[in-house]
Amino acid sequence: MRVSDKHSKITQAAVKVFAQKGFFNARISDIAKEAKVADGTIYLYFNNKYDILISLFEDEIGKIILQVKLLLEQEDDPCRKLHIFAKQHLLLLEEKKDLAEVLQMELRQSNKFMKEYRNTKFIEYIDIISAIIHQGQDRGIFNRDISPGIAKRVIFGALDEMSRLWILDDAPHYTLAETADQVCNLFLNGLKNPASH
Amino acid sequence: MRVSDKHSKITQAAVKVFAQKGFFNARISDIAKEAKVADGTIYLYFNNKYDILISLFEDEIGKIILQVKLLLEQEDDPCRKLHIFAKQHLLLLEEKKDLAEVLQMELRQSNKFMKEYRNTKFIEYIDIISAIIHQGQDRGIFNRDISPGIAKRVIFGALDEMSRLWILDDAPHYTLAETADQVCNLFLNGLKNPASH
DNA sequence: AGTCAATATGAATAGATATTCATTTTGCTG
DNA sequence: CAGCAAAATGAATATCTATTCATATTGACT
Repeated sequence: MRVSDKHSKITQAAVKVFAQKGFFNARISDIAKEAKVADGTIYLYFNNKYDILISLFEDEIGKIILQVKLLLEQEDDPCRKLHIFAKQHLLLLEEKKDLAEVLQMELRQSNKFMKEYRNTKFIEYIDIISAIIHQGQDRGIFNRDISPGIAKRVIFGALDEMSRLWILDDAPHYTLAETADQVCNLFLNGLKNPASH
Repeated sequence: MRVSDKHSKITQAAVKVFAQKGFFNARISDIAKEAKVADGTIYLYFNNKYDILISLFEDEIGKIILQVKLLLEQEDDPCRKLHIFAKQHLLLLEEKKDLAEVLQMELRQSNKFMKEYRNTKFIEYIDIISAIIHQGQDRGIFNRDISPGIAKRVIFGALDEMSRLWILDDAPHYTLAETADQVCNLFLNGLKNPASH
């Protein structure tokens, strides 16, 4: 068996177990059992429990960044780019619910430990949003009064909260596509009624 | 000493300790020490460690809801109401940073255990936002295409993410007032440049 | 001052579990 | 097939900590 096989087998098992029980309640032996591996084997591939979480995060978010950037390259219009980003972000819930749950949890759960470790992968991810906004402003399509640094957080926060709703709610009231459209519409056009001006 | 004194002494200590170490890494003995109380005393006021977290959450968010609702009563315009809500939400960071940290953390960290316990206090809090949006739509000021149920989540998520940035970042780049203005402006007017139509 | 119930104490318990490491298994090479 | 290094095992270790409960303190009332 290739080395990487076991590494990724453990990672996949960890995603499943962390999603099910949360990081602190997940036991190493749970992950080992799920990965069909001895407890000790995990320590041949990871330094400790935190290390599983961190490398899981970096590996998986790295893949997502690559995929989203590839999709965005094929589109020119900033509005449609924003749509693509939102849809892709929410799509993760349908395609990889466990992973979505872990990534979301981790971002908060470990606030304390996130303070120490500079989370460059996460920053790279949300910087995709600010790049879109910058581009829109350069072209005169987006309002220049808006700070891309704040807007990227605002948009990410909004999408993340919608994800949380889906994760907690067993029977979501809205479809994924509907949600992405609503969120984008809100950010692009705002709450105000255009007819009222 | 009045009974309620000790209860709130423990709650205050728990806020401090949870903010400092996170829920899972906080020891009961840490909270007891901080509250200047014996370990066992805590169990006279709370059933277990989770119970401290839950009642802390309900008590404190209850107070915040009262305060915000009171402020909103004195304002009529939905746009300005939204401003007030945003500013008050962010103000929590300046006034009670530890509490803000715990409330935020708890909402995610305990995703797993939140699934069981219907968090009515939290729902009551974000329903303040949807009420504002409804009012705006009834008056024809806000776009009727926007779902208040989605928008309340989007707006809360955005504010919450801005809070997270402040908590993690030791030297925030934006002032609190500036942040509230930017977030509201984004939600009210949208990203699109009005001049480009 | 004495009685009693309510409060508070903190040492002891009971259980959990991350990590280590002596041993075994695997699979490659000559 | 023998020899060997790398990989894998899982029982044992070492520590940690939520919760309990027998005991002590407090303070209200007579």
